[in-house]
Amino acid sequence: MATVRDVAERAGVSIATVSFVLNGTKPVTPATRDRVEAAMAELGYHRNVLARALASRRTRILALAHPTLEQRFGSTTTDFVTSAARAARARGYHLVLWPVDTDGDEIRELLSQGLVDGVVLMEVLLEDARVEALTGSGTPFALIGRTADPAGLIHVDIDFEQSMAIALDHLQELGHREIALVSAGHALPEYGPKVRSAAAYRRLCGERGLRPLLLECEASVVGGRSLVPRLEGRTAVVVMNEFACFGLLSELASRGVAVPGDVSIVSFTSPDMAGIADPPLTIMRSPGATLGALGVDALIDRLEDPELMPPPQLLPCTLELGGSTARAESSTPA
Amino acid sequence: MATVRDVAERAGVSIATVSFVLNGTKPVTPATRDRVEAAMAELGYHRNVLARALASRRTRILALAHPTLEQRFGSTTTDFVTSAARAARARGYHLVLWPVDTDGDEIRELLSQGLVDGVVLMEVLLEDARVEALTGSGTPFALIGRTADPAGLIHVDIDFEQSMAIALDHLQELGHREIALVSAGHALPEYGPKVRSAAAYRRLCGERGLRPLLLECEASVVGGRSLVPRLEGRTAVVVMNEFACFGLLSELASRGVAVPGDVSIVSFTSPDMAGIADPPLTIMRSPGATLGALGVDALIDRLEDPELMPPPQLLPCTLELGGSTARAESSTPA
DNA sequence: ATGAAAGCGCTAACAT
DNA sequence: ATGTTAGCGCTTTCAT
Repeated sequence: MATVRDVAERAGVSIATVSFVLNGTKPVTPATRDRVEAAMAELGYHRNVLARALASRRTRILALAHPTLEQRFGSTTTDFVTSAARAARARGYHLVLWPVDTDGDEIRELLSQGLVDGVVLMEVLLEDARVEALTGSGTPFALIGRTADPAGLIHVDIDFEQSMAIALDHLQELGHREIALVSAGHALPEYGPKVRSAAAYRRLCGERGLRPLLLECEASVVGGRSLVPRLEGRTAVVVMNEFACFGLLSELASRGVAVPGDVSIVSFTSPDMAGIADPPLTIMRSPGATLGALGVDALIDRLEDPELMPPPQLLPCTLELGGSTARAESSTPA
Repeated sequence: MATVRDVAERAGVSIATVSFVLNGTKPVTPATRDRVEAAMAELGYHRNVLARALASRRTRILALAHPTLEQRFGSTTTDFVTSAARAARARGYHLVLWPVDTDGDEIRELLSQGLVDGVVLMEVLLEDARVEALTGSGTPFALIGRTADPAGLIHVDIDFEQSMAIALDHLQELGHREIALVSAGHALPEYGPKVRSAAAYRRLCGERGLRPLLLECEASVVGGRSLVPRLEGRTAVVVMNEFACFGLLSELASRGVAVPGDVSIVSFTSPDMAGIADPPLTIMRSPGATLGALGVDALIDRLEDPELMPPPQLLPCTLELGGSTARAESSTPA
């Protein structure tokens, strides 16, 4: 591997000059710049990122901290991770994977190694020990999700208010006025998406004169089945529990309740899941890939200008029409 | 951040001695070792992995190279990645994400930065330009999957021979003798899992006196539906196309063909998918998490002893019984 | 068993 | 505009 020394020698300049053209740190005569660049090309020179990191005291490595016990998010998670890594690369950074427990200990341990300049934290909880560990460390970080009070923290998240409004808009435009919300009876008592969606749902129902009905069930097919007797004649259901959705669907079918004829369903899930349901689901699709890139970009912006406080970015899920929603006129609800 | 210098000073020894206790590189008197360790504890010392990497010429960072365009593997991929990262951590390594194109250019580019000691390559193709890039680079690597001729390459993969045998065993024990295999009509013409499974299926059919029927279809619900007219009276189907499986199921249902009453189905897919099918599927479950850890361990073994050539590890999928397979006696096939 | 000192390959003052 | 040089924090000979 060629080093700056080799390049400098071949170009007949000092290693400092090589460094200047490499980083654009100081002005260099076009003529010598050319000589240096030619030398680099001839030698196949690539700078050693490690040495650079040590000398510049910036590693240009970011960590992607995520829970060990994966919520089974499927393709959304994959999209998110890939786009985060690509976004980092586009700005000259690398992304290391840090599976970490929810207490902040592993985070602290890993931070102390000095490998990373910043951390992207996934699956943020309303109260989150990892966030405290990060705050205490002084290492810049970006949250994917939000704590209960995210003021002053760099974060990007789904806009649950707006997402819920879009889902309700769609159903109301179809004439539905009796709309239930189903969420997961989470092991995590205070799961942000659930809490925020429920709050948005309640508020919107209030504003729009709708009667709220909020149901919870286990995140499984069996859980979904158990919902049917509790639907109280609703003609539409918004489901934030992708596995339960299949149980709901199958139980409705077996009771002769037609979807979307009698009951309309909007599910917060991925297109993959939507496609294998019968009927194919109308979904609210998570902006996973976009969030990954935005989170990384916000963090790097901050890293490169510590004065900066990148504003929170809240993106709604997008409505993708499937075959599980229809006009309410003829509904004969469950 | 405390440095070796600080520790050495506090312990009243030289920095070399600190390094010796840190790495166990040379014998140190219990007494001085204690003093050094006390000093480290008091100062909250953690060694800087970057400086260590630069000095030792080993970064202890591994890359996980994976295709940008994710095959939508869902939870299997997530498990794989998480377990690979954990395995690396357990041995004092970090894992960086490298989304790369299938030509080897990005790989070469990234390798030249000198950030990583080795690469774990996912989604290996039978002919794979990335493998050539790696071979040419001299950087040690491990394959998850196999090229057409993987001799001499460190690799771990699913044992498709054995997996297929297990699936057929199960169906034959239930009395089935007319068993079809469904695979994906892949964009990639030479996708290892498909080719190897098909070969195993043909060979096993030959050995066991079964008539092979190999069908392909698009990886979608629509693709799955198109299979039914082509089943030629088979009483059992092995499906290696997880999305098509749902189309198959629904088309059979709408034609009044009962699963598992008339046709049994074994699907190579994840438990998540199995759970939302109706009936819940009997599956062959991929050993994703195990492969992730094995791949990383094999690579690190090699890194730490270049003499070593870790043997290939081929693991079968595991049969998990669901409700989509039953005895053949009363079958009235499609 | 311990220490002194020379780098690892680069960046970034500080000179010129 | 370019060069000199002192580190970044650690590992690792080579002495003692």
